[in-house]
Amino acid sequence: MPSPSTLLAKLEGVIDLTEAEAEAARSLPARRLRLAAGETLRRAGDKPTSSFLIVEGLVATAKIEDGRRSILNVSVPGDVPGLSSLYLRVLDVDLVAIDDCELAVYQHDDLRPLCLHHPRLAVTLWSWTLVTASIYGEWIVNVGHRSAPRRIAHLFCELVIRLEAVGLADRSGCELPLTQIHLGEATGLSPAHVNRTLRDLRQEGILIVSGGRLSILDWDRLVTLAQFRPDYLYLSARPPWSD
Amino acid sequence: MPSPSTLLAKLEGVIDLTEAEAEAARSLPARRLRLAAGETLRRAGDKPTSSFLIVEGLVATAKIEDGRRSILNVSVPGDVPGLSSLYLRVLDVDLVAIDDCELAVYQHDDLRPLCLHHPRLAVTLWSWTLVTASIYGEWIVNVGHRSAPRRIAHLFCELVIRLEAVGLADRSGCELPLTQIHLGEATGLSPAHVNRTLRDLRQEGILIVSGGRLSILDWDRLVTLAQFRPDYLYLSARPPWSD
DNA sequence: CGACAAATTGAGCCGGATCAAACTGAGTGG
DNA sequence: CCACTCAGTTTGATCCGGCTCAATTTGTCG
Repeated sequence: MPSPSTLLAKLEGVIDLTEAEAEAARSLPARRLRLAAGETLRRAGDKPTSSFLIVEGLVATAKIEDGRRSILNVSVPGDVPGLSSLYLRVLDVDLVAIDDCELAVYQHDDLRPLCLHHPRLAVTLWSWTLVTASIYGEWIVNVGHRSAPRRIAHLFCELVIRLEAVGLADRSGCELPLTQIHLGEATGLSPAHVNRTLRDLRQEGILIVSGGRLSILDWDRLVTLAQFRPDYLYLSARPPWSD
Repeated sequence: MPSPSTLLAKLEGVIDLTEAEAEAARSLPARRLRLAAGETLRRAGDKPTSSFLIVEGLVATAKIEDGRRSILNVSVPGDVPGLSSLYLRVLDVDLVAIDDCELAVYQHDDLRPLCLHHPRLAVTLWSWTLVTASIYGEWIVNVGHRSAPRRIAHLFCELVIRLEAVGLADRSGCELPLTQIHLGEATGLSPAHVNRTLRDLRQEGILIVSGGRLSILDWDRLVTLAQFRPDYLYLSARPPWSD
């Protein structure tokens, strides 16, 4: 399944739209936006008037504190990071382009009527934010209760599975624009220790990170090391409708 | 503001209900449920058919892995932990009563029609799940990137502010049914180190935890130590309506 | 070629984990 | 009313995973 490049396509991938719903989603004005690696799209404290679907590239959700940055999530094509600002006016995180990105931007003034008039669509967007919360939950465990090698392994498993779901990875690896700094911010490890951990994983013959690419040599051992269970990603999430 | 004991009361506290909405919320069948401390209400993997509002007591949202438990959130009266299961069929966390609890239980088969017919109510419930996600985000930072004393201090600040919002705490402290084991699971610290950290905080004259009570001796220093900023709790959260 | 960000490696240190033991205190049952 | 139990707390001793800081190397791009 390739990554959807519009909200309409993403919605269609999850539920069967009625004609009215499809029409409403189709007539949503979308703007395209490109950004360069490292650009900050949203800053904590902002009151965004739009949200965006990632068409291409990765976006980090992060918090900064005493100049130290924590990455809370890495959003992949098809994701809508910062959707929370649709109903929580002020955003409390930064959104940063990890590499060059292309986005499809939707005005909240268009999305909110959509949600009010089409409850099934509202519930679908809602469920996306629930999946994000579930991922946050797993990251609390990852960052707070696991050893360095397991943290890194788990992060890689998650990324590969999420990217695979939109056709951007397979069990042999994926493009990985994250630097070791990023990996440190996402796992709560120092860059130096990330480096040593990657070296160990390489020497173990589990994976190689090099030249902006993650090459997985032994997926099974990676999963075992991470003790990775993808349930929390709700990749088959279809909201249950009871009318 | 006392803690709401029904969904209706909680909704009224956040938005002005239309007559139709109030009537719909009023006619929601609710069941009361009491549980003893330590009881598990929901287990990861469950497919709950109901959600509940906490009337009294604390509930931990937790994950277990190799017998090691991580607490992801501590829900207080007025909260609706596990609401995610309304639209994410299978729950991926445990819900555990920390002390004796009283709950108001609502069937999903009643809540889902409510959401479909009353979009403003749907959006309000949605926003509650968004606040939960925001709290998760802050916990990723807490547990992954902060020193032991700051973790504990931050957790206490959060609990006191959230409990204060429902009339169960003030700046001088609150009832605290959490054991040092719980505190360890919530902060990613070993029970032994929690104990030492609490001793340090006591010797510093910042707070005393004893006899199931948190006594705060110096709120300002506690906030400074934690570098606590309550924005992420969205205590004044009122969804923006654009019809 | 020079500049600059990222990756790599080493040395030394320290915060917090682990393990074990002793201590408290709130039931519980005789 | 006491003895017993058991969960939770407290403390000590020791260890180690990961941090810090600094230096060096690599890779990339203008």
